[in-house]
Amino acid sequence: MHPNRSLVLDSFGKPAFLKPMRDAKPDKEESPKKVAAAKRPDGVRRPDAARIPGASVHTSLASEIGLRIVRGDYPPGTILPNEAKWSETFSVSRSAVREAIKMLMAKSLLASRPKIGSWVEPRERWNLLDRDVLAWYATSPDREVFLKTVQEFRHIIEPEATAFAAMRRTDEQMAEISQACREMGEATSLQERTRADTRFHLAILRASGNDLLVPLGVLIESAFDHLFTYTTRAVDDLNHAQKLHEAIEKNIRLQRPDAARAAVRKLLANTDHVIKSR
Amino acid sequence: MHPNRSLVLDSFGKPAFLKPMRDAKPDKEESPKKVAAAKRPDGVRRPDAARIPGASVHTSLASEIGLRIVRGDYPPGTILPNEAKWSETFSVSRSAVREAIKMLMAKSLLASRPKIGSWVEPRERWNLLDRDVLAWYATSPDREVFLKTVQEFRHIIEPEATAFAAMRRTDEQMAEISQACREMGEATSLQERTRADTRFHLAILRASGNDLLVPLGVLIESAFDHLFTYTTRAVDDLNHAQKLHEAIEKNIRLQRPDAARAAVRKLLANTDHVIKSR
DNA sequence: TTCCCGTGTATTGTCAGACAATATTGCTTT
DNA sequence: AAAGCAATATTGTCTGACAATACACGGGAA
Repeated sequence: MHPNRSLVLDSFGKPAFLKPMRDAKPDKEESPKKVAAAKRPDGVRRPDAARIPGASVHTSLASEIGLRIVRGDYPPGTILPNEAKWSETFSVSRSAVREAIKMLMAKSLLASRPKIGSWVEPRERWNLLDRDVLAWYATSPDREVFLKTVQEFRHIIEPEATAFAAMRRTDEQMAEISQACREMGEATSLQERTRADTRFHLAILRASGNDLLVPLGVLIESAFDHLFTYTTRAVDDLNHAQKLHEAIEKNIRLQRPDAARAAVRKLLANTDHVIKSR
Repeated sequence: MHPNRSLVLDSFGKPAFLKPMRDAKPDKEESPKKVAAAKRPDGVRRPDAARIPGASVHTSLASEIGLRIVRGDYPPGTILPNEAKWSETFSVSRSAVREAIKMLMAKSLLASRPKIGSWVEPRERWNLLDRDVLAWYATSPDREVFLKTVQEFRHIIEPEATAFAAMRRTDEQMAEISQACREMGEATSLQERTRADTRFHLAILRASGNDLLVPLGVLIESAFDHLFTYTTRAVDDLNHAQKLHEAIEKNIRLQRPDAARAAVRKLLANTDHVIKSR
């Protein structure tokens, strides 16, 4: 396999291959004309043919560049290589590059001006709560720190959200919550269970009656994704967790905000423990 | 002034004019060829000349389309007019349309596939905590509801964030907080004061030591923006608020999480009161 | 009939090349 | 030395073309 190949995989869907011709850090140009395509033995696919169906070029590019930025390859304030450069580096058209960059601008990772170029925005402007940015962010530092940060955030959000849900849920929303809780118990695989678990917590956020809480669901999804991937759990641990979930469900159903909040705190404490004893 | 002119003004910066040739709701096509440019009296600017320097075409377009989506013109699941259509409607190139759409896709307002078109994503996927989306969202329902939602969110976030800040702030971060607090007191105009106020709260979020809390600053900015615009405040009210801020500053400085949290709750209660007695 | 399969077609995806707008940089002129 | 002016590099915008895709429809076969 080609040494310089980099794999990108995130919420956009299918994995996407994208291979820089040569690694493009802050590099001074030295090309006299352009790398002359040179020898390409039959059977070896051309660089630009290295795309996988299911992910468009601009999307893959956005992932690649976005990941590099979040990872710290180009610190805030840095001027990125210009569009023509990216275009050449990845053997894609300038339009594709521009669309990728526009996506990153929409996430406030970048900004640009004519004659200047595109530069990395200061970190505090980054939209870290964006699905993709969060995914990139999750890969860069060690997972421990990331999980701890997310979990701390859950401690802030979920108890209150659940209390609101207990006060304002509709019957329909309650049905969703109850069903997810039931399906958690009946799940036969850990993956199935995790999915129901996620649905459970997202349903609570929706039932909270505050529109602004809903987008925070991406955090929960991300947390569970990591939890599912990097921890193993014993059977009686799962049983215990199930009981904690049922307590939450019950208190929302009976419309007891304080009890619901307390129940969530218990569940989170349990999750903390699972993480700690990883 | 042209009747169909729509004004777009949001975080992108300068206001941008963009005038659809004709209002483009779900419209059945009837054009035999294309509107033939027809009579355009001298002195009347052409439609595509209606741009204001400082806002690019794709950015303005993104604002216009994004606003329409959030406002509910195209409910979730709706297939949008295709790129060629937008291009014609606004007299811009297809590239510009595509870049605008890519930005909205990056905010999860849209998704698209070849042969299908672009459709509006379900509301719960929208990145409401994005600066621009929030700005669009703030315009659509009545402001009362919006302010109430944001304020409720602040009640969830800020007390805890401040408690963390009291525990983990660095001296440098403390200096920022203190300075903002001081400048609030010394401000001579309400606008100046509001800006310092905003800086104060943002500095606390940054000092909380949890990266994920920082992006929530956009909410505070948005809240203050609306508070500043739609409420008036008496002098002794401001004095009282200043004291509340100073209490927060002091408790963070003395590293008393619980007291800091309580102080923030007091301030928020005060703000609630200002809003209610609007 | 009913089901399967290919073929048509509308739409986004991608590419290439050109020119415009813009703000920095350095040079020239006073 | 200072101020204005020109050269220049980069994004912004437009045009036109073709590729990839997946739905819709019609035709053929069981």
